[in-house]
Amino acid sequence: MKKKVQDLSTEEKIKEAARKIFTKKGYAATRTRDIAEESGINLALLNYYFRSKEKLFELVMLENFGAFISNVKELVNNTETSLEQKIENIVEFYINQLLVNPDLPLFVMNEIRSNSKLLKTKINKDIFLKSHFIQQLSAQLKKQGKGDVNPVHYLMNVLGMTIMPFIIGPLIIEIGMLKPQEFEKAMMERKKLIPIWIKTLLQLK
Amino acid sequence: MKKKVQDLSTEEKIKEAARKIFTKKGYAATRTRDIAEESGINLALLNYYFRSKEKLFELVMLENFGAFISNVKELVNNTETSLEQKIENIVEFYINQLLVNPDLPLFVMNEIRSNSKLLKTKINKDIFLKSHFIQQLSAQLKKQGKGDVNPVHYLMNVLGMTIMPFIIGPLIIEIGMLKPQEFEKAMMERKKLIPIWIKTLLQLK
DNA sequence: GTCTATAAAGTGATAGAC
DNA sequence: GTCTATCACTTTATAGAC
Repeated sequence: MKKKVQDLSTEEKIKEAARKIFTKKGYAATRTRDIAEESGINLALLNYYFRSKEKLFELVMLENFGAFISNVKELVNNTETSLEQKIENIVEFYINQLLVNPDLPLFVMNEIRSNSKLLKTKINKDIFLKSHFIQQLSAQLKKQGKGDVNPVHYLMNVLGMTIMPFIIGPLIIEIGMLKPQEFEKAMMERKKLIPIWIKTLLQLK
Repeated sequence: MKKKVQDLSTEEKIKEAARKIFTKKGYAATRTRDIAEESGINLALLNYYFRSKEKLFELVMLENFGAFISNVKELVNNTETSLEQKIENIVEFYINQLLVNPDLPLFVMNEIRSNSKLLKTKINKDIFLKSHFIQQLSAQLKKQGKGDVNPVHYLMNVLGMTIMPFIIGPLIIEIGMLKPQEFEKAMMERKKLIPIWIKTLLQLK
């Protein structure tokens, strides 16, 4: 099932280049010529292998979107882990992903806006709303005497604290607020800090 | 200085339409023909008034970006307000802005990535780093015995908690996690909740 | 499978009539 | 100022040779 490692096939080379450029620049701003050049192949081969720019994009899109929510499904529905552990796992998973691929959030959010049909098949409210994670959150809020607060607020808090720094990262670095190394260091710190903060808000431990 | 209200001038109509479409779709995905149609005028007039698509975009971009950080400068540098009050003011200002113009964050973040020169003139690290807000944050962290924690973390937290829900808003609504009215209600709630959460983390009051 | 050449369509911009 | 028609160029996609 696995391709040989030594050299990527032409098909793979194109897909890899497409992933890189689409993710960075978005659909409209990417030219098929850019992809051909980046992958070192001929423009005609793109259409030979993938029929059209749009088909190629959909492929990349699905893979990117998958990467963005993939393992999270399992993390939030693992009935073996405590609420504390889930928070730690989710934060660590996302930050690790985003350190490698910081352009992902903006790409996903952008293409969701212009392409909302496709995600309906990939994600639905049950993934999060009926997840073990939300159940645990609700229980904890009730225990705190905050049964009237929608647990979705805390999901937003975790995602906001975790993902937002990567979205504004280029700005933070560009204006010199943090140097690239300092930014990365701060993100590593946040793996530990965010769970502590969220636990504080939930009066856990 | 102010234009008559009754009917917008052709120039204003074009700018209004451009703002709307550029903000929603980004630069590359926007066609000058879309703008012309949206504003109900002729394509040639766009170039007559604004010379080129790019000039028109820069105008819109500057205004949008201005709206995004404008008053924040004053809020974070007001030496008359306490740390608590600043947090409340910043959160309320952003949420009010974003309820009216939810596409703004994604637009700004996108165009920053492809156009980073322009923002250097509009924003610099001193606005935030040397702000009264950061000074107050540092002082409070020191008081907490957390003088080693970079106050920028808390800036990220406020922005993440405040802005992120609007970025993932379309997704939240699309998958049915919240209905549009529920989402708006949740955002109103967050005006009160976020300051409370941040104060808790800072052991304020 | 891979290339060159070119068709076909799209898009920003302008000339020129009114 | 506003319009129609059209140019000039870019970009996606394909035909056809190798």
